[in-house]
Amino acid sequence: MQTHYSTMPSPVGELTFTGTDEGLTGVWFDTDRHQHDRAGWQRDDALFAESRRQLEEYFVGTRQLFDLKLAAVGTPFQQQVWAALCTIPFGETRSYGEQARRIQNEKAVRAVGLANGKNPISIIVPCHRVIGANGSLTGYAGGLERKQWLLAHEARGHSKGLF
Amino acid sequence: MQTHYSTMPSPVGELTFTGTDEGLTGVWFDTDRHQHDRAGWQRDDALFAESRRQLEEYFVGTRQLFDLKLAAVGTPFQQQVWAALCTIPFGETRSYGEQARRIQNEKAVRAVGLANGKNPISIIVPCHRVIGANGSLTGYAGGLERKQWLLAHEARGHSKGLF
DNA sequence: AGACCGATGGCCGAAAACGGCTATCTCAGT
DNA sequence: ACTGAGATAGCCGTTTTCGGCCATCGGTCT
Repeated sequence: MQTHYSTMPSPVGELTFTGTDEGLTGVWFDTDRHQHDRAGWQRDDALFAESRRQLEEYFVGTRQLFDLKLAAVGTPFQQQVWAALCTIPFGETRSYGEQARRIQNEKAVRAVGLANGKNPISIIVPCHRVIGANGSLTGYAGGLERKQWLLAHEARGHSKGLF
Repeated sequence: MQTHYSTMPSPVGELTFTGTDEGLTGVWFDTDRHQHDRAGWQRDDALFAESRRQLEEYFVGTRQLFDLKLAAVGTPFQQQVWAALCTIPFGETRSYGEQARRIQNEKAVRAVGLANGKNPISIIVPCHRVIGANGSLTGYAGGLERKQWLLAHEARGHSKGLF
């Protein structure tokens, strides 16, 4: 299946979209560990126009929910974990343990962390909202500063609702 | 073990008794820092009738010694300190240093203060009779006014013997 | 099949901080 | 000199905090 891609600037650095006919398969940071060879990819900005629009709104602060056709590829377990991620509301956080319980697999805490780190669709699938039980950030594929930044951004946007 | 409780009014505010089959485990002021969730407690006024009677006599001024089965729970050190408290006669005071010497642990002055503050059986185990070496009241779990009041009350009752 | 690895978390022991203190010292004021 | 009000530093059991240690469970690689 043909893989398309596009890019956009953002407060946390340039973002790269990837997708197929099935839907959005990834949103990557430029420093991302997962390195792809774009050989065989085909640039198509129009295809990702809607994704880009929603993300821009997110960064401006006018959007808290995404409505896009997602098509991340992963094992059944990972799909479960990523689905659970999408239930964490904007501006809130969960611990890895809570997420494990969420998928009825209380003891799979570390496995959840692992699957979390494999989440291909950054920001939109909010893996940054999961932190250690003691409140520490613990880790983030895109770097802890980005995780920090995103959480602060959502906290800001969250309190904005009080006006 | 089942915890029972009861309450009574007094000149220094409502008092709450707690106890088990072993004996009286506590006499608390309503403003007490140590907050308990009474969940699981069982009210039993009859059980504390004798405690209440003796305290009422104390407040009236006709009783200077208590004769009750006590069962405070605490570390060995705390037990020592509390036992030492019970040797201070009605109407008298001691300094923290004196109490430390009393338990053969001259230098444990501050620890004595700490254990003193943990005394669960207010009034009956007279932690209010311990004051600073310079005569200052220093502290009291139930509030300094209460300590003040109790000492004044005992001074009154004491001088009464002179008539 | 089996070994190994993590974006964890709960437990336990060690270490540091904390008081309902007090004796001592310093430094001003008489 | 004498006094009294802060500052200082030991003292010691408890409490809190912190750092390791390890069980646990999918995924991935051999």
